[in-house]
Amino acid sequence: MTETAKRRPGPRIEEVARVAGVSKSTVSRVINDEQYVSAKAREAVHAAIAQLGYSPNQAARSLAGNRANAIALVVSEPTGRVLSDPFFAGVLRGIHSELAGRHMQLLLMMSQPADTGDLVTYLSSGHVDGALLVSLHGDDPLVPMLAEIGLPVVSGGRPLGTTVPFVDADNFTGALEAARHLASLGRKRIATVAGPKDMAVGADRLSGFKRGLSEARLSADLVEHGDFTPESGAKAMELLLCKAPDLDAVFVAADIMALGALQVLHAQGKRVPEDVAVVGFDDSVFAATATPPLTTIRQDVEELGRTMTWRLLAELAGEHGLPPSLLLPTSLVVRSSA
Amino acid sequence: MTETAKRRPGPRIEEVARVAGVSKSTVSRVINDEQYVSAKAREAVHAAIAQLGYSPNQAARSLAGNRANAIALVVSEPTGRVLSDPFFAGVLRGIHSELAGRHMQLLLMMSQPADTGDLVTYLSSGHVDGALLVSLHGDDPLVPMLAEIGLPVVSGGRPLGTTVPFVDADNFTGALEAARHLASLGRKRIATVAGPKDMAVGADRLSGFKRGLSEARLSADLVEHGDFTPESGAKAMELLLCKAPDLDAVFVAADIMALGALQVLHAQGKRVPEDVAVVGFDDSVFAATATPPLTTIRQDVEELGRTMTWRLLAELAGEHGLPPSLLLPTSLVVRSSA
DNA sequence: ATGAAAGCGCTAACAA
DNA sequence: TTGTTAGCGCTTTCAT
Repeated sequence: MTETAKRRPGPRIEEVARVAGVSKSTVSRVINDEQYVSAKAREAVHAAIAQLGYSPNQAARSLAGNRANAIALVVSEPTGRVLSDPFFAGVLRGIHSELAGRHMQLLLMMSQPADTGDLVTYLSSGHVDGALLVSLHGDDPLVPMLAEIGLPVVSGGRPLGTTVPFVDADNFTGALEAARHLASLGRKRIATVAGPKDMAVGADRLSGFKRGLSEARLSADLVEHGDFTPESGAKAMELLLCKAPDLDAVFVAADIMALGALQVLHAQGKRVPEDVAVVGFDDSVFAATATPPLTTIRQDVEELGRTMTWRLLAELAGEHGLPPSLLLPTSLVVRSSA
Repeated sequence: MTETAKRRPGPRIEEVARVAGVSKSTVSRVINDEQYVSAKAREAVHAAIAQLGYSPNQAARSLAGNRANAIALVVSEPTGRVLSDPFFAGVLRGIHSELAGRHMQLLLMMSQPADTGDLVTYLSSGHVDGALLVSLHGDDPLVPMLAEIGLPVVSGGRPLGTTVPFVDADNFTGALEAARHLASLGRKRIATVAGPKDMAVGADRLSGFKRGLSEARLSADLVEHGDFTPESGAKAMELLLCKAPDLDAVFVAADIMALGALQVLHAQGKRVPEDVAVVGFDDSVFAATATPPLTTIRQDVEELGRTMTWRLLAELAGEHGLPPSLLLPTSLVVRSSA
């Protein structure tokens, strides 16, 4: 570093106070929406703020208030895979819309297993008021460590084997519906490309699927796991076709994996849905433009992001009696593939 | 708010100083990698930091240092569309890897046209030291406003009609190669699904494409624009087929749009590549598992993210003679679709 | 090469 | 309802 960047920001709170004809405290009260401020004073302060183009210094607020005014979005995925997923994009939009208008910044952090310790140190040092967790895997040491330091946390997606508050889609019921739909079509040899074994989303969708098949008195032995990438969906589909060339339906536990599965089906000359019916999960942006358009289970990921954020902020605000976990509904969307 | 969240973080700099047997100043110097610290003192401080699990309070650092120690990633896209794009995911990974180990946080901000003013006020108030811009559209008022307040900025992707520093893939050359490849296959009626008209990436890829066709003495009149969504790719493909049922090749200016285009081609009974050859752009995660696997132009988006970040940090560090803009190479990846 | 002291701009008691 | 007074934890002169 040859020289360090410095910025000389605009007006301070003191100038706002002067222009408004009140004290710094009053300005602070207005900024923080506190009570005990006369309408007149409030108005004057707002006018002064607008006139001067004032924006409070977050660093000073955090320091004095012993509050970071920021939350972290922790993406715990070694490969950053989830970032490419429309799921993540939707969640991000939801988080953002819930944060809009509040004086809260969103810090993006990616957690590699190697530096989980650093991350925890950072998060425990008051830089953020809470954290949103996404794409948690079963064995992630992050959750217990965060629990230990007492940082308020909400997970997007049920975490395996831990008890932090979470918001999730009703994956079980969604997968159940998928299986029922395929069974109702008269399919008898129904396979599934399941999600990762070490994630609840994988386990839950698989459970729902199995339940649906057992309802229909069908065997649920055709199971291959993928990791929410198109490649893994393709590989799993190849394996399934190899083991059961006669399969007539497949539930792929994520649209993004269904893309790969569809490719393999085409490559092997299977017609969709005539020979093999396919149901996905998510109703992501790829479902409608898949070849053929994908029948899938819809979940509202933006709502998921909003709900996670609401839950975390409510906890930060000291609200009591908050539900430890929330399940969002899913629904079947029928297109051409099944 | 019934109650406000507060956190009582770990050790302060003072305790580190005590344990290390030096003054706060010395600890500060070590933290900031300054000169004039004896090896002995440095060592003692590092030991103390490790022993106490100390992490400096960013708010205090920013306040005292008149520096935010943070940069913003501004996604200027009304719909948040770009978030779902593997392009964005890659850029994010690149940014993150370049930031790793530096004491810099990444703030994620989404800019809606409606609140550009608020955003600019925020950015100009010293909350961040600089900004990375992504997915800039031609008419975005953000860029001139940012230029005016003098915030260091680097754009990912060439901005239209403004002169901020940027890093971009060599879109022109990439598209040129795509066109040449299709021409070299003997295709005569070559169409293109171009990117948005109001983005340089759209214009540049279209220019390269046209140049390639003119080299081959072919007409480049079959042009439809999309907006980097699969749906738009499908719609553009339909239009092209309607206008020119005899087309035998198409260059789709983004893999993510090619997904939609491929669906339409299949639906209309066109075999790929026998009847219509398809070349995409990006070599995103979808290219290899498209139906059929997509021949495409590869760009290294992670490198793009790293380079943008490097460029911004170098400027913040006061380095001189930095290139105003940088172009990253692209390359043709041949798969089955062309 | 190191330490002492003075703030950075704000919020949070407390007093009025 | 409002103003006054201390800090929040760090960086940064300025001495030494």
